[in-house]
Amino acid sequence: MDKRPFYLTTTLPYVNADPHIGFALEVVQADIIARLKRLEEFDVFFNTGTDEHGLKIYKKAQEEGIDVQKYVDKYAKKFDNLKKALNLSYDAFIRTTDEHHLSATKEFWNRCLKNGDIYKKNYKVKYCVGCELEKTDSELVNNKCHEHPNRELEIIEEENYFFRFSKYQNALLDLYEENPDFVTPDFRFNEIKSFVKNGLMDFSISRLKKKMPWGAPVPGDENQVMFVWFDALINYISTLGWPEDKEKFEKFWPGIQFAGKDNLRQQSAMWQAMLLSAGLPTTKRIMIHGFILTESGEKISKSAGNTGRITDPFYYFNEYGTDAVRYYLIRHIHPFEDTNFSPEKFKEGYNAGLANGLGNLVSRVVKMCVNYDVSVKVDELKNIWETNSDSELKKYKSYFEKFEFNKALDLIWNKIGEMDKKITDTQPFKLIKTDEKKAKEIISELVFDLYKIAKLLEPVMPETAQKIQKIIEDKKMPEPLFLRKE
RNA sequence: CGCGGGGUGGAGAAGUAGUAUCUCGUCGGGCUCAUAACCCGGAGACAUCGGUGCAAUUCCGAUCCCCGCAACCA
Repeated sequence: MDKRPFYLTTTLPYVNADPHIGFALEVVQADIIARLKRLEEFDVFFNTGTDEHGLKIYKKAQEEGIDVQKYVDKYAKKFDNLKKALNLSYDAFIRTTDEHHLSATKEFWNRCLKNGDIYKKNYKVKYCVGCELEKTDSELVNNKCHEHPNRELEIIEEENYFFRFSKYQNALLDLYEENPDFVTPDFRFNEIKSFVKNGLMDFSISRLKKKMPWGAPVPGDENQVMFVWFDALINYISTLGWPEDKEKFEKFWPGIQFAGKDNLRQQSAMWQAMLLSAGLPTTKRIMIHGFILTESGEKISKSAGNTGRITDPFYYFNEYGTDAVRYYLIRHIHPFEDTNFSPEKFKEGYNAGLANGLGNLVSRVVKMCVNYDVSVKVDELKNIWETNSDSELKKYKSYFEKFEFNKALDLIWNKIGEMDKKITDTQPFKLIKTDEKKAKEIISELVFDLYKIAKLLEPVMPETAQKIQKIIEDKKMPEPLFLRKE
């Protein structure tokens, strides 16, 4: 029997800054689902990559005085480095500057055009002479540039292509109606529903090439390039070989998309309308995560000046290791809500859950097992992922289905707590002197449960899961898994 | 009256019309298999003010405060 296909993708981070912890959250969430589905014998395709077009990148490269292509190459590498640091299992790392992606955007554009959804219109740009920059309404204070409040804004008109978003209002509402799980969590789904209900405005999907050459070419118009939105969203299908590779595309699309709350509109409304326009199936499901904020609840951003080491996933990787970062992101960062974060909180969570919790439990159980030479029977657990009878596993998986990562891990950590308590209550280390048989029985049960924990942790902390299994199979006292940090 | 989300012990999360739960931290005790780890126990909370109810943290209203979004910030 052919394996059932399963496709999932993250958003593509924009390469105008180094990778930060917020994207690490998204990609780790997706990675855990990808690994889980592989264990469940799905044929998984997991996509991530980088978004490399647009004015910001163009300007940034100019500022640094380097060729734009070299600039994006450098950043793409930085993001791809997360693969090792976070032990990511993605199958594709797409870059929106890839040849194939560019040809896919062309086909996509043409389909929307054919369908009558792309038209030319005058676009009024508010331009601040002080900044020498175009300004959007949300950047303005009292209709003035906040950095140059004494200057009037100039209105510049240029001709751009627009996408007939407004046409898709009812189709989108129907889509939401027919797919009650379309967006997780519910409150985000409600947000987008009411946004669409309130009416949609067509949006601009191109820019004048002479002002901003760094974009995907618009087919049939030398003077325009695609606005980065339009081009970037198409990656979710171009990565599957669309439009040429029909077989692969039809096998995997539609899939599940992970995105941050700032992307709700783009992913669950704009992109869906684009797909409808191009005559393609809409996304299956969208998971919207919250933001990681600073300890005092501020947004992490360059302009706020609070990026740097504390938001750098590589810093935590170097200090604590891959699985510790995965653990913290998944257990202590809320899957849907914003969460305050700091290096101190990370350390606390690490010490409590990994050093004192899991790591210490492994040491105490294995020590008894080795010292008293207890026989180990764990064979029945080896194929646990292929069975469907284990109620604990079922519950665990059901949390992941709902993207409630934190609750899934709470389940495991409750089990760890119960095992610690069982050791204290039954005292096998004492019992061994008076009733060896009974003591060994208890220890054998503990080893069994520990091995089960290791199996359950496979999608979440793959390295640690393997290590624990090997320790038990080899019956050798290990080095501590997670040393306590002071 | 632009739309929406929310305020639960020091921190983070659950939850319900009827003893308010869990995790971390903290304090006291215990244990020694273990990474000063682990176990037990204590202290500590439902933003404010009204209303309905036998009973409100939960339902309703008002107030205060936080936070998103407000259209092309990728």
